[in-house]
Amino acid sequence: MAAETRTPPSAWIDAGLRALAAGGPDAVRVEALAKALGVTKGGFYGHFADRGALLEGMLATWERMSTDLLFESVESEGGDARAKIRRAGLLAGDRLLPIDLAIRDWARRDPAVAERLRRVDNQRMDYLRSLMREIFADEDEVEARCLLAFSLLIGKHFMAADHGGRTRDEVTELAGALLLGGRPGHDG
Amino acid sequence: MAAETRTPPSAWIDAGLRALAAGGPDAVRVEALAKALGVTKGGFYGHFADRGALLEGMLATWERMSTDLLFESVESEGGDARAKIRRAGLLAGDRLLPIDLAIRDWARRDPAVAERLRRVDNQRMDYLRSLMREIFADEDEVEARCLLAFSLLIGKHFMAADHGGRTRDEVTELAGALLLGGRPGHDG
DNA sequence: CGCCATCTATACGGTAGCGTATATATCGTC
DNA sequence: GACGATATATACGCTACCGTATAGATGGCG
Repeated sequence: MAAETRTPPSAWIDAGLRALAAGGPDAVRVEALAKALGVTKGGFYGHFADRGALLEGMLATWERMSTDLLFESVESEGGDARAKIRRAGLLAGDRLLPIDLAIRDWARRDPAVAERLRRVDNQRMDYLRSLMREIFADEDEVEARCLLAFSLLIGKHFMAADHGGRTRDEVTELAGALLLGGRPGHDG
Repeated sequence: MAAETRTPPSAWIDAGLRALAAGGPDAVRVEALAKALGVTKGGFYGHFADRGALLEGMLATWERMSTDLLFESVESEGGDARAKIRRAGLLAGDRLLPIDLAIRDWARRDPAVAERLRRVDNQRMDYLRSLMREIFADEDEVEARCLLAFSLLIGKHFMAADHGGRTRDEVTELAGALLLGGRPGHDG
């Protein structure tokens, strides 16, 4: 009934997310993506009404990936709350992290993006909060430590300072220990 | 010897920084700035070689403003270390904050911007470290708390999560107290 | 007043990107 | 193997923007 789709919508969305991670939303250009995919933009407008529809699809894909990955993180491996929080610190690894950061900046300018980010962040924060409650009883303290942990997770990627001879990772480890009330590297 | 400069370079730079804060580096467009200034781009190329020179001038201006403002913050008002750290949390107020955030995202993609950000962040971090040393003796602890404080300062603006019924400001206050080892609102 | 340097407006060519229109290639179905 | 539907290529008009060229305005100085 049809010719095989050589470049399905998902391929455009993947390429769009790569461009977003590398250069922000303004770098998501239909013709540039086509070039990266080795095709022309001819097929694009068969899958998407316009560039905005691609951005919308990218955001939807990102939202689903992020929440799925959160779910996976909940299920995976086990361990105590401290171990899980430390593992969550990896935040989706190198694949999603640059997309995540780009979307955070984007959200500052686009309310629709901000709303999606709020949904994702609330899921992560809810999960983090539930883990933190296993360690700390006082609700104020739980919220404060969640905010600090989340801020550290994100903020360190938007920061360029050095740390008095220590590496960023070393100090992050120290900060994690401080937040979780344990010794550095306690769980491995 | 000449006609009055109605639109000096500083006016272009100010407009550029406003555009940067509002829409990122890609929103800094010569013709758009001219329109915002009520002139045409005719005079622009008398002051700047090209758009890149404007961006360079914007970054230099921002770097100087940031460090001057840090200096001012050092001198101002006095108080103990905890009070000064809390005051530094205001981070240049509403004028510089959006520029600061835009530059942080920009720095992720442009090494020259990253280098400038590193200089500014190191100045801030050095100052923060010197204050933190007045409160905590252990160097590891100082570094960890500096990283957390800096991350909180930046990260909360890139975050969209809610906080279990509390406002962002309330939880920030709680987190500050946790970081400084004092009670919330201890210094006013 | 008249000259000259400087700043600015206007006009131009060139590039890049969006979205549309139309033609062509490709595959499943009969 | 012919048909129809879908995917893609190509070509087009349109807009926005960059940087240059040129002409006009403006104000100090002799």
